[in-house]
Amino acid sequence: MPDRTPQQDAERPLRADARRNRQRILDAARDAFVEEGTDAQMEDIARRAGVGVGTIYRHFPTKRALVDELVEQWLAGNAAVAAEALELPDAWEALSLYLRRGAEDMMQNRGLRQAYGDLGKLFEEGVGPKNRELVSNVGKLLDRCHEAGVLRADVGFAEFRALMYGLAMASSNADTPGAQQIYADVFLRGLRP
Amino acid sequence: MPDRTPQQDAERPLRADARRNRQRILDAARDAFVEEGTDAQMEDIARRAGVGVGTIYRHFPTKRALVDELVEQWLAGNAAVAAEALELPDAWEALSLYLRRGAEDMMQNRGLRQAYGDLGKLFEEGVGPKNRELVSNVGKLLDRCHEAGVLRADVGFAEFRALMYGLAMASSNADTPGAQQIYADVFLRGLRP
Amino acid sequence: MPDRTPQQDAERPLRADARRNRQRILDAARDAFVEEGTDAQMEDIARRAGVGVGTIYRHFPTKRALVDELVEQWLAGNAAVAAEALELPDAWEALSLYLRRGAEDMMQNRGLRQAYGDLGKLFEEGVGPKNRELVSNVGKLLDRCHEAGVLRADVGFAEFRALMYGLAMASSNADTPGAQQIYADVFLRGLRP
Amino acid sequence: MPDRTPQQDAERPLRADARRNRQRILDAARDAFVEEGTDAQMEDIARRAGVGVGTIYRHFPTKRALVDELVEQWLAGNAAVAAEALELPDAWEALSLYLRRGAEDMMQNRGLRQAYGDLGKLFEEGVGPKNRELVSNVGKLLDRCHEAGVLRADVGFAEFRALMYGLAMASSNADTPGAQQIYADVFLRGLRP
DNA sequence: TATGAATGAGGATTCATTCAT
DNA sequence: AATGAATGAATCCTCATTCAT
Repeated sequence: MPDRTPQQDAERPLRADARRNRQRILDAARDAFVEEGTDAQMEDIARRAGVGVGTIYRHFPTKRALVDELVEQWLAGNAAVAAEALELPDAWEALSLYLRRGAEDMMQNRGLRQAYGDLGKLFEEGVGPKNRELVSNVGKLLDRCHEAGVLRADVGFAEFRALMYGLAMASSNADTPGAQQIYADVFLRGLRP
Repeated sequence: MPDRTPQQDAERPLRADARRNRQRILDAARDAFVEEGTDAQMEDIARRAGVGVGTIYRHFPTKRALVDELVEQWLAGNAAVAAEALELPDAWEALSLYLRRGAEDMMQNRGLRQAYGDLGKLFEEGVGPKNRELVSNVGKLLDRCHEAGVLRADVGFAEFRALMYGLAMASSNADTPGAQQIYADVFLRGLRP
Repeated sequence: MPDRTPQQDAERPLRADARRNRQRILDAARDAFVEEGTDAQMEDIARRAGVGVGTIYRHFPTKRALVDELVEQWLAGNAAVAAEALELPDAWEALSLYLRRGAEDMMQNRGLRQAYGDLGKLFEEGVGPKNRELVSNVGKLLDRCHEAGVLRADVGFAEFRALMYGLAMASSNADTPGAQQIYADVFLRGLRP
Repeated sequence: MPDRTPQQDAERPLRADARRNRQRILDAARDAFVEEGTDAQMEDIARRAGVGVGTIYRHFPTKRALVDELVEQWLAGNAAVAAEALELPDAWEALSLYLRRGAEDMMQNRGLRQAYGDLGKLFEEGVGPKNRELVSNVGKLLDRCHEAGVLRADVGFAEFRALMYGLAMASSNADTPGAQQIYADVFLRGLRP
């Protein structure tokens, strides 16, 4: 993730306290966006972080930049999940694991769902470096499945990510705790050739 | 839908021109929400309807009430689609038709997707009379499928509507035109027992 | 002056109350800018006008637009002064009158002086229709003087306006009341061939 | 100029590095104000000086104090110009030289023009010690001219400085390079008895 | 009854100044 | 003594809602 702090040259690392604050802001923002969605207010985020608004703006030039950064972090986490899944020997198990965990993350995050809905195409190649990693990892998961013949041939990366998004959205409307499990099953069953 | 206009006694029907205005407002609002999502502005809606803002507020006490009314109308339309589907002799064909058409409607309507995402639980019983009809019709579609053994037993009304929402959301992110078709296939395949 | 009110088509005149408010806003803004310069606050202007901030924004999309409008009005007034001066039979008397009155107006208006200083080139042709009138009128004043041989040949419109601005600025720093008169005399003497 | 640094007793001179920093800050501030006017930002000045903002505040308690100091320096320079001019044998030549050079300096300095315009009365006696020197030198220039009968009798120090300011402001709006020369000529002609 | 002008709380962002490192 | 991160009051502007015409 590139450093967006305007006062920082790419080289010089942030002072210890600044780095701490930056993280507190990101954590607070994530919480706020998870709970209140994208229109959580900067003041609220600042309050949660125990910081003045100005401090947020020292680290992120714009509310949008803050959201972007969170998305970027989520992409990084998601790529890591995919990497983890790749360790499983069975191709289908690996894809299942990734789908479940990815959808679950997104489901729990209202801001992320909104960002995804508003901006669309979050996973597009070229959005950022973390994204490239994600695309690559998920591509491998899909390829393995295709080779093993356990996945519909017409489901590529774009289709898979849209479906994962759909699963997350369905899950976010789950009433009963078991429902989520059912939704994932439905999706996975539907993905078989 | 009950008349929400405050100046109206429940009994007295609206004057002809008032009824006309009401419909123009609803049409304009639907267009606006479809295009711009939930944060379309009241002024914009008024302009589209060829009406002053004040007139909107004469018919709907609140922006939220206007959105609710559109949702209600959408539910009515959706119930009609379900009723139509019920005419098909084959249980599975009927359900498929309903799922595809319902998801498509929602997919095309940004405001509806947002409303659904923000408010959640749009289909809850008790939201309004139209909803009761919808619940009943879709219930029949599902029952027929269950009886015919062509639908997973653990998918009831709540599950089905969440999945339909998921399908709509996935479809709204479709890049290629064919993708939508694929998503519907995946869902339908997944719904088989 | 073109109508800048966004909600208005050029044709339809403002409602009586709106026109009244528009004028009150302009008056209040002029006062505020005269006293506090260009960074008078919108809230302050609204308060002076006895109006909410929103009302200002209904009439002028931007603080800058409000300032521009005031400048435009000042240009109109200035053009009128020039027109009046043109009625005098003596070429030099006419120019003198115009210089004195124009400089005096500007001198009294801190906001105008700032606008002029910040933006520069207020009198440039093409800024607005009123400006064209002004350029034309002052051009005539100067031509008459040149023909009569009572004005330095190297002082054209651009030079004259810069000098008038200089006079206004000098005058705005006058300590004694008579000083202003002296400054004008100096300028006028200097302008003779 | 008295030392304004709060940590300094009036007596103790600044350490060598502190003095160096102080000058770098002043130079940077002058550049910034010349280019961007009075609303150049403290951070920008600090950056130009290669110094942290905090360091500026160690030397100057307030942005205003920094501006004041620059004005004071400008006054010193101006006094020096006047002193130089006094060396010329001809009274009128001396005054002309001083007027031209002084106006030119001010013309080139946007911040100075603003400061002058905003604060007014920069040359008032009593503003600072440098000012006294300036008042004295310019007083001599004027006296010599009065004695030689080459200057309007009603132009004293206050009038002369206001006019010089006016000339600077006029010049700052000069389009053509030659215009400036014309303005100075006009002023000088006007100053003759 | 319809209109659209007015309202004003609210929200993002800036920047002089303070203060912990 | 220097640094630059943190602060938060201040400021412009938006938009749902109210109300005079």
